[in-house]
Amino acid sequence: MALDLDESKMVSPSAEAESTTLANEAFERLRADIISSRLAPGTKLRLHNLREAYGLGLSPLREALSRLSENRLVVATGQRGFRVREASVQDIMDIAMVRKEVEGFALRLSIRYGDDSWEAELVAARHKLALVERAGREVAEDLWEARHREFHHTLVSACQSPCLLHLQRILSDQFDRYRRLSAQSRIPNAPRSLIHKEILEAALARDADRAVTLLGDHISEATKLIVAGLSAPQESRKKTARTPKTGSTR
Amino acid sequence: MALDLDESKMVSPSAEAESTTLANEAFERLRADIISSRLAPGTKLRLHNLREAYGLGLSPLREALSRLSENRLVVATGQRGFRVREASVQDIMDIAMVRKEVEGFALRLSIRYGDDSWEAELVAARHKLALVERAGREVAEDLWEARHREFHHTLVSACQSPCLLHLQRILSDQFDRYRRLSAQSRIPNAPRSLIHKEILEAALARDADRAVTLLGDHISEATKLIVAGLSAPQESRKKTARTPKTGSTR
DNA sequence: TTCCACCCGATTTTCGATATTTTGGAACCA
DNA sequence: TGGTTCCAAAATATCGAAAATCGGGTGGAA
Repeated sequence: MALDLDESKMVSPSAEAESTTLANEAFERLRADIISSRLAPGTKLRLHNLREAYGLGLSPLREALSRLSENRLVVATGQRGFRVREASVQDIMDIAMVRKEVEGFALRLSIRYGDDSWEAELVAARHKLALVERAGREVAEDLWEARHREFHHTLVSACQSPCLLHLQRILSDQFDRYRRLSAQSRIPNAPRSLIHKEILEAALARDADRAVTLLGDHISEATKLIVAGLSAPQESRKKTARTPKTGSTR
Repeated sequence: MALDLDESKMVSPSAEAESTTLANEAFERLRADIISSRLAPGTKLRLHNLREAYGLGLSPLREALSRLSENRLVVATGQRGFRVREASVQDIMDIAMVRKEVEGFALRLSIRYGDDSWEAELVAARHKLALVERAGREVAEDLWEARHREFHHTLVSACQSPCLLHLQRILSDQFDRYRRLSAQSRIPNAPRSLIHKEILEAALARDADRAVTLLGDHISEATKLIVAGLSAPQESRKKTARTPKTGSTR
């Protein structure tokens, strides 16, 4: 489960050699499984099942779920446990609007403060993204997601604001979940790379207004596709973890 | 401990009758104690001490601390436990900048979408704030904080964006902690209410540009005071929970 | 029939006991 | 003296059992 892409170091703020804990592992795996829709929206997250599935004790799992609920990927209800946050058109449109604002602001700052190595990282990230887009299609959906995320993260990474980066991560996580979700019933990608190239060029030219506008368009465009995919009949490609346990009556 | 103001229903999104858990209680109490600086920045949060102080088991406490760490009030380090997030001038300036942007955006939306009862709530919130400002001074610092927070929350509450409200809460929490922190070594408040009245009036007049500008000024002004208070020699008013160890000393 | 109180199995939540890791300092070399 | 290594004390992280709680179904009364 939770296939661990090499590149999915994901957006971990300041990477120090920090001995990890099981709770952290649980957090990362659950997060990945929810974002990738391996755990479908609305799925009841029974502790007992998770214990079996991930081979972890209850405490680390509860800790992880608590953290995820603060990130709006999981909903925790009083004495009724946890479930994967429900998906809705209204919700994704809300998220998109906020992301546009926050990521736009961060991009503006990044363009103001970014130095040479930021530019270099940006070029590199966009190149890796282009490579995976030119090559395989669906084969590498996970890889595409990872590189796409990395590109967007690099875009804002020079904004000099840990706080903003934190918010951006929360928003990306939610947005990416919807993308993956709607991708299940959608033809692959349009010529996406084009817009990324344009954003890159605007950023390198330090044209903040243009870059932010392009980024906004990009997000709006993606949101439109996502909404379309959500409304479309869900091609169920898998029985995603609908409390598989069995045995008893009913 | 953790004096529970009547008004501190705080910003709880959709208030439903939901049976609470000990973990939730721990979260609220720790959050309140950190924001109010009863737990000073940098304080090591030893689980055994907390267990004693709050009379709770380890699991609820760990859960609460995990959640708080996602809210940037607590820092969790690998196998080295938790501590209250350190305070710094750089950090508060970062927070203030982001809050200005996010809350400004939310206010703009609120002004667009707010209806009659929003206006009414706004007037009411500002009135309660004015009352507490006119009356006692330091006596009611907690009360002032609660009503101030409520006023700001009401300002943005009509923005129709749960996502934005979530971010606003995270930012307010952090900002408020700094205010309380620096208030320890600062003369009380300037004529703050004036600016609130101006914001209120701009909002009622549906003058979004003016309201957002005023709000921005308000935040900048507050930040200036906070930074001044932070740099000033800390009048230590209490040995704030430096791993007290021995029996109950008040 | 409809409503309501009660009960049972399933699930969540909490607790205290272990296992694991870090920390601080004493002993030990160059 | 300065710098390692190693050990014991202390703290964290994890586990599984016990307690609390929920949801649904049953049966009795109006």
